[in-house]
Amino acid sequence: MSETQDPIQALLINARKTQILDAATKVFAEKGFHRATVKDIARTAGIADGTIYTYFANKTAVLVGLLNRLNETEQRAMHFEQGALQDTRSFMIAYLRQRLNFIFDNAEMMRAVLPEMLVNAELREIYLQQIIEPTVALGEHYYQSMIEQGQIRNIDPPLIVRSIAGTVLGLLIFSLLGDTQISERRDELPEVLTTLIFDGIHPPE
Amino acid sequence: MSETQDPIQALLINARKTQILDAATKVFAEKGFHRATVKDIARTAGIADGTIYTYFANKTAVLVGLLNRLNETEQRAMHFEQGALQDTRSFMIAYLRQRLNFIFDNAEMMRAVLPEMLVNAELREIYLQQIIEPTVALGEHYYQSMIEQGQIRNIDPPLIVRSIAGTVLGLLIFSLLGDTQISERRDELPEVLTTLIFDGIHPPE
Amino acid sequence: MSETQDPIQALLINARKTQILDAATKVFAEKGFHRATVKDIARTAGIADGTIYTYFANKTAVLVGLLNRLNETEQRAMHFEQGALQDTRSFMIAYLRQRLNFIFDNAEMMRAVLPEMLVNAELREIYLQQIIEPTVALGEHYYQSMIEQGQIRNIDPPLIVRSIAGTVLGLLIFSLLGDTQISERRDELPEVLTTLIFDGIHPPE
Amino acid sequence: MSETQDPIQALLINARKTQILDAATKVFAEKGFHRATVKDIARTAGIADGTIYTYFANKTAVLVGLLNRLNETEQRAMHFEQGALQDTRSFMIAYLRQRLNFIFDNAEMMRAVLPEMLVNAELREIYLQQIIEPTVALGEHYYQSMIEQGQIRNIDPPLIVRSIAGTVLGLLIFSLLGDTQISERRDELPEVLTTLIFDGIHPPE
DNA sequence: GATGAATGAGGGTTCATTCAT
DNA sequence: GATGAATGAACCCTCATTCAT
Repeated sequence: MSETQDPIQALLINARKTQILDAATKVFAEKGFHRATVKDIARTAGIADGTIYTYFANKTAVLVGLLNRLNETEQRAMHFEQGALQDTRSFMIAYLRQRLNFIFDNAEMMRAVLPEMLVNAELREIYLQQIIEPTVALGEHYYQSMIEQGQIRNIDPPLIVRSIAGTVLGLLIFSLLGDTQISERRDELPEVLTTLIFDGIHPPE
Repeated sequence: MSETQDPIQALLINARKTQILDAATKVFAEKGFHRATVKDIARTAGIADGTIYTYFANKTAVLVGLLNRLNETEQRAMHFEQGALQDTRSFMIAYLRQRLNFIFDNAEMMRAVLPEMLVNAELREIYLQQIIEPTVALGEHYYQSMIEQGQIRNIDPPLIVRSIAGTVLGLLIFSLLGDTQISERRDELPEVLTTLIFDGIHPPE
Repeated sequence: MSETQDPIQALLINARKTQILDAATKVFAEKGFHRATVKDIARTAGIADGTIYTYFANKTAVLVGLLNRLNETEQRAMHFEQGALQDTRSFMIAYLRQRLNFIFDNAEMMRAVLPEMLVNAELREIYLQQIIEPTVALGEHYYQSMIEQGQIRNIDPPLIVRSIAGTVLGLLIFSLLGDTQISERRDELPEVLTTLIFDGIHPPE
Repeated sequence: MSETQDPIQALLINARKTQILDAATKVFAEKGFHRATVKDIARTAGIADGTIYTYFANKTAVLVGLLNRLNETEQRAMHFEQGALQDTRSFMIAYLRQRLNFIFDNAEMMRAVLPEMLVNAELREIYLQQIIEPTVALGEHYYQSMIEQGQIRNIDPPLIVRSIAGTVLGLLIFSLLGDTQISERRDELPEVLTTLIFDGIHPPE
């Protein structure tokens, strides 16, 4: 790729990258990272094998590109800060809804990315630093301020935040493993989860 | 494999299978399913490559064998039914502890197995039918009986059970992705989670 | 390339060719012919990959161009005829010095060119006809006239000339293979070789 | 390859290696190292591509194997020490004859090996340490003892020995580049060279 | 003429699987 | 049944060359 800052060039380059990432999304989701061949991606993108290497250093870089795009997409979504404007419960529902929607809308993408991430340390590092850690940090920060405002109980911010985030991730994986209930009732999840998280399952005394 | 029902034969066959699965456990945990070669497994088991094919149809079948064994191991562990003997809260703590221990003790195994499962439909089916569905069914059943006994609130058994199971799975994956908090504080998790699940995070009125 | 005989055109074309050959010299010397890519040459020349194909039919043609230029450069150097002006011994020293300097100054170039020449018949033919044969013929001619003048013994002109030329080439290759003595003592070589060639190693009777 | 010391195994392994090296000799000589494909070698050897990798780590290792075999073959040939038994001149003739025969008999092999050696540092190192340096050291040793015995003049052992060895190598390369005289008159070379080396070309006073 | 993105054949290498011993 | 050498399909990647702009 040229070093040129030519905006038209940049546009073309981005278009091609997008084209390749779109194809990769499809192919990885269908076959998984390992079983998908570079040729598969190229064919799906309607280009030659070699062309991919003009835009990505290697097959793994394509996956990283996918990860980054996932990340960027997510960045554009709602932030915790907005939570201050609503009551805590409504915010939790809205947050979980947004979160679940994002993660389930990209479920097949996650199916492609997760396996490689579990196995590939470099990829894992990227995901951990760029996505997980900021998200958890933001969550802890928000959680902490809610505690200070007396809106929620002070249980154990790090573990609670991780548990809630983990629940969302775990539900996705259940779904990816073939559980149908979860995705079928995706819309109900935010409220059920919020009830669970806020009130728990103990019976009213 | 012969059709003979000779019990000595069967014993020998089982011994070899165990030997191979032990090796596979180690190798898959170290390298992941894809990076592990049949030769790796054979060497670790102290046998020849070809011998593996006497006991397993192919490399994937070895993973299936591992999954089945994981399943059996798990079956031998504490059951929900035992829950009836304790108060609900203590049971939940005990159950989560056992569950988390099992899953975190086999974390590296899960790292090897999960990716393949997410990508391989056949494997997924096995896991879904043999492990997830029975577990969830058992959970729902127990949950239901607890509701009937007035021990817990009737929120939405299918979703709540899946959420709790999902939380455990999600925490494992967080951990596998590099989060250190979770495994470092593994011992505290059962109680924190139980508090969350039973009481929620809402402040005392 | 156009068929035009326009002298300005020709000048421009030559300038470009020179630019490319200069770049190729550098790149081939650094990486060798095979490892050097057309892109390497283009970047070093500050032009685009494709432009090279306007001036050279293919990568090998660039090497041929290099060879021709090497040849021309060499032609401009001292000639055997000049030898007539000096005494034979001094001329031999001067000739070997010039020869060794030329060949060792272009050692890395030779490292790049020789391998391809050994393997590529077309290239070999060019080198043989354009460089080796004229040089040997010139050498034989000079040698013959020295014999006639009684300056040297009549041993076997064709073989002796080839042996002397071969010695220079052989020393270069020794050096290219990693022998350090030769290039370290390059300056002493002309005299040592001349002594060897003229007087031999037999002890004085 | 097994670690077993089983002599039958070892025999089979050696047979296969020989089979592969023979094929490689042929293919490399015909096409050169780079243009020769592993598939070419395999086909010529009558085996599958992959089989080569049971016996050699990679394509370069095959070349190294060739080099080693060349080396071993050479070891079996006449040694300098034997020179003591003859007069110096006869020994030089015999030595050069043996040397030239060896190098010209394996000319096509050299054509395959040399180019890669010039370009591949690892290979070069092997050749330098295993073949060139011992040969030169032996030569210098012999030359020194001849000086001490007053059989030859003391000119500059390191450079003279290298020059003589270089001449042989240089003549080979001339020949490989297409000069026909040298190989056609191979038989005459030892004597001509010996005359040159011992007596030089200066006219009798 | 210059560009450089696109091409796609081709290469080295890996490894699951087979099968003669 | 056990062995492990042999197989060969398949993969990722490189790079000389082309050609639309």
